[in-house]
Amino acid sequence: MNINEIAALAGVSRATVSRYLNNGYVSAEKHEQIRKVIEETGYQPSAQAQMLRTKKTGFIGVIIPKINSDSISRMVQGISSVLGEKGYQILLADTHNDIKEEIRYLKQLRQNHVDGIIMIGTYFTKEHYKAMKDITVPLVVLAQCVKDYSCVYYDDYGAAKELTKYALSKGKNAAFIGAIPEDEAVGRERLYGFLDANFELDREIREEYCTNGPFSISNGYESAKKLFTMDDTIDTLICATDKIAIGAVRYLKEIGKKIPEEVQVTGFGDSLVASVCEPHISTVHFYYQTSGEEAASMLVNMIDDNKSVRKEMKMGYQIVKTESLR
Amino acid sequence: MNINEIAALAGVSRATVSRYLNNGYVSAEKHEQIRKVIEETGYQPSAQAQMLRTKKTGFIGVIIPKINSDSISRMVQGISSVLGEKGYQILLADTHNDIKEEIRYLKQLRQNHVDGIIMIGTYFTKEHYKAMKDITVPLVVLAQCVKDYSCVYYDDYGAAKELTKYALSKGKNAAFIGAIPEDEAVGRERLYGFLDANFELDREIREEYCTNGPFSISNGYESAKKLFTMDDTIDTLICATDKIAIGAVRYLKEIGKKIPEEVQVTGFGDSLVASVCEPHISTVHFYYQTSGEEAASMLVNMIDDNKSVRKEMKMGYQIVKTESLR
DNA sequence: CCGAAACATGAGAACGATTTCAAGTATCAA
DNA sequence: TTGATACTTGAAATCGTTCTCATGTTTCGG
Repeated sequence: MNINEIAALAGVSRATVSRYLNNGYVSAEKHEQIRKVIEETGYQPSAQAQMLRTKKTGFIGVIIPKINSDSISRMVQGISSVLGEKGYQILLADTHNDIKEEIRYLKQLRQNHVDGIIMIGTYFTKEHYKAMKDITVPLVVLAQCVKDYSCVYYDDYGAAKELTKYALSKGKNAAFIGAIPEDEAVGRERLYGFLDANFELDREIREEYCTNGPFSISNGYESAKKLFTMDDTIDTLICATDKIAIGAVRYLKEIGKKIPEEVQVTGFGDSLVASVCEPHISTVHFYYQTSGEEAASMLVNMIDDNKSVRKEMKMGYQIVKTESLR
Repeated sequence: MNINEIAALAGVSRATVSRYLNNGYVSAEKHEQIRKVIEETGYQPSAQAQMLRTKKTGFIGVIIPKINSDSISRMVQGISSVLGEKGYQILLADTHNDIKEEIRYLKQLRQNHVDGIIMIGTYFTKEHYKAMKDITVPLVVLAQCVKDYSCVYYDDYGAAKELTKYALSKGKNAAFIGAIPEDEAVGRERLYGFLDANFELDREIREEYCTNGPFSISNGYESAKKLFTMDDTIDTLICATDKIAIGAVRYLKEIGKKIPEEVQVTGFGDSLVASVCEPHISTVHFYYQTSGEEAASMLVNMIDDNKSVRKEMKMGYQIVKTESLR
């Protein structure tokens, strides 16, 4: 079933059918004829032919490190809800945490002629910038602040600083369990926020009080062990993620430290586990879903306006104070 | 940059360039000329034109109720890993738990000429079957067993039965907190497994000992409250999901019931929260990621073979016994 | 050295839409 | 009546590939 057959059945030219489909001039009489034929045949125009002709695919490429993550799946949910509304489809590119895949997908999406790209970034190499340069469609980076590109990101630095300062209003001796330092947002900004909070309150932090490792419970456990073996008087533990905090809590319970009386513990992300853990872990709520929505709206605007003035949006946060803080 | 320009620059016909791209006959000499021109220009063939011509898009439509869910995102992760390997891209269709959207997407994907569809189902209406009938590409249903279509699903019934029987080897008076009954797998199969376990052990279960509600912590809390207000001697609580179990545990702690001494509690899904909750909640591990991989492989085989013999794959499970069981 | 098989090439017709252009028909004010 | 304006229509070009043919060229066994 193609447009020619429909045209023949309705006794008009295919141009008229095309106009019918795209609200151009078409008389009431022919309109009705065409409508009837289309209804009877269940005709649906070929999306491929339309794409070839119009250079619009209606696809948005979404590049993510992995979908099986609480924060990322929430961002994607937000992206999906806005894009669905605007009539776009998501072409999902999951890199499985492989940087090279990220670049490969950038190239592949270019070939597939997506109308725009949202990239949930972790860290950016020179190769990334090179690949991004070649992109001809609008691009929005989510969850990371990147020079030269529009982006929506979180105030990791501010949140870490505020949280640390709050904790230090009660605590005296703080340590930080961090994530991989290559990750700009989670790895570095949170650490810097922690350090600056200490600095502004005139607390000295020695290098060995800041560890780092993967985003895992066991990293939290092992790092806490290392820290407390080194210095038993630590009374405030700022962890870069909730999972890490869970691991730390597990270790602290094991050695009989009371939370929060002896040690305060905090995480980041406001995940379900933080509120299920005992004691409930104080954490920072980031508006993941909302940020996904914002990134999607931003992208759609860039596509529509066609004048791509760079925008930068820093999302707020909410500190969630629960049992693990004094 | 199109194939004609490349052909002109390389001094050959566009057919030869096309053959170069699709490994047909082409002499070493011309091969080299074309290679050079393509390298210099950075030419990439238009995916749209290829799709129009070949009727292959390389896209697989994946219809899901929502991405922001532990089990579903794991399935998608599995799907993504296999499809990525096989050179397919995922066209994600998130229905946001709206049945009508599911049908709309089925129709839309048909228009977009995806090469195949994976649908993560919850429950199927007549309209679903009607829409599915019209699908001309291979379709695999994941997480639900459906007549007439290939599917990969979980042994919810068997798991619920085994788990319940195990719990009843210690417990005497069991109750069930279920999910929405329209959901075939989670809502019904788990309930039936629970009921049959009781039946086979000659335990009578009255209707009011089986509640149902949404997949939420608060459902667990409220349902537990209702059940224990009605009968304080319940000593075994089988919950249809981990989240529900968390809510139930929360209520039981509140009224001072000891777990597992006075009440055993179990969940389903082996989510992170189950292992973080205190006490650790006994649960059932389903191979979500693996099942996603299986569904994807199955689909790819159907696409390649082109003979679509229906297959049905029931995935195994693993009961995770922890502190919440005696 | 001949005929068949294998290799190599380009012309041109698809694929199924949109869009430009030119031309034709009402409508209507002057 | 005329000319301008707004509608309405279809022919034909176009988007960028692939693929079928038809036509040549090698290669090679007999």
